[in-house]
Amino acid sequence: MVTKQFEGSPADADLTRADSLAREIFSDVANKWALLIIEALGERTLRFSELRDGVEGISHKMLTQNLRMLERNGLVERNVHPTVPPRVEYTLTEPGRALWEMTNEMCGWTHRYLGHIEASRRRFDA
Amino acid sequence: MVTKQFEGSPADADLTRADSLAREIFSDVANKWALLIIEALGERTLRFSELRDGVEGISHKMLTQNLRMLERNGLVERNVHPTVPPRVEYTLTEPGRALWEMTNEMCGWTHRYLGHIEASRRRFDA
DNA sequence: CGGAATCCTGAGCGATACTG
DNA sequence: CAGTATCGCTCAGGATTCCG
Repeated sequence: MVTKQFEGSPADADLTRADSLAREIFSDVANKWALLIIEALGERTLRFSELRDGVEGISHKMLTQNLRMLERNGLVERNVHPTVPPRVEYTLTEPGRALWEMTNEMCGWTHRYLGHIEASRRRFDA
Repeated sequence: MVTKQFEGSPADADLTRADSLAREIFSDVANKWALLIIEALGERTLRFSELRDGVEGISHKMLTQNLRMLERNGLVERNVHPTVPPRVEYTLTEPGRALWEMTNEMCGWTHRYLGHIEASRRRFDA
C-alpha cells in the first residue's frame, strides 16, 4: 500500500507526504474502538450515552477521545441540541458511512470464519 | 454487530459465547500492526526480515508478537526452512486472504477520502 | 536469521471529580 | 447529559541481549 520507499525523483515530496498522511489515517482508523463506534453508528444516529452503553466495554474517556478523533477526520458529525439537559448526537458522514460498509464486511468475515479460527486456536494452544 | 444484549432465553449460553469470541477476534484483528502485516502479505509470501522492513515502523518484537497472534488465529501460515541460516516464510491462509481483501478496500478508502479528511482536519484544528 | 527473554520507560487508559 | 481535567497505575512496547 502506502509503504513504498521513494528515492529522489521530481514530485516525490508530494507523494511521500500523501503517503505518510495515508498511514496516519490508517492508524487512526485501524483501532478497535474507532471501528466499533463506526459500526454502532451504522444503524442510526446515536447520542453520547447511547454509544457509551451500545459499544460495551468502552470508557467515558475513550469514547469522547475517539469521537473527537473521528470528528476531526470528518467521519462523524457532531450535533449539539441546546436543550437542558444537553443532547448531543453523532451521525456518520459520507466517508464514515463508506467506512462503515467495511466494518460490516469485517463483522461478516468474523462470523464466517469463527469456526476456522476457534479450531485453529485450539490446535495452536497445544 | 456482536454487541447485542441478551436476557435469558434457551440457547443463549452459546450465542453469548460465540458473541464474545467474535468480539475477541475483532479486537485481535482490528489493530494497526495486524492489518498492515496482512496487507503486506497480500502481494506474496514474505520472510520475517522482509516483513520487518516492509511494514516500516514495526519493531522486531511487535512483528513476532503479531505474527504469533495471526498464526494462532489461522490467518497466516508459518513455514520454517531448516537451512542455515534459518529461513522462515509467512503466507496468508484462506481466511487471511479474505481479510486481506478488506484491508485492500480500506487502503482504497483511505486514498479515496484523503482529500476530504485532510480538509476536515484543517477545519477542525481551527 | 528468526525468536525468546529481560528490563525499563511512558503512553494509554480507568477512576474520579468538577463545569455548563 | 456531555465534556474536560487531573491523578495514578498498568502494561504495551522499544531497546537490548542471548540462543539455535
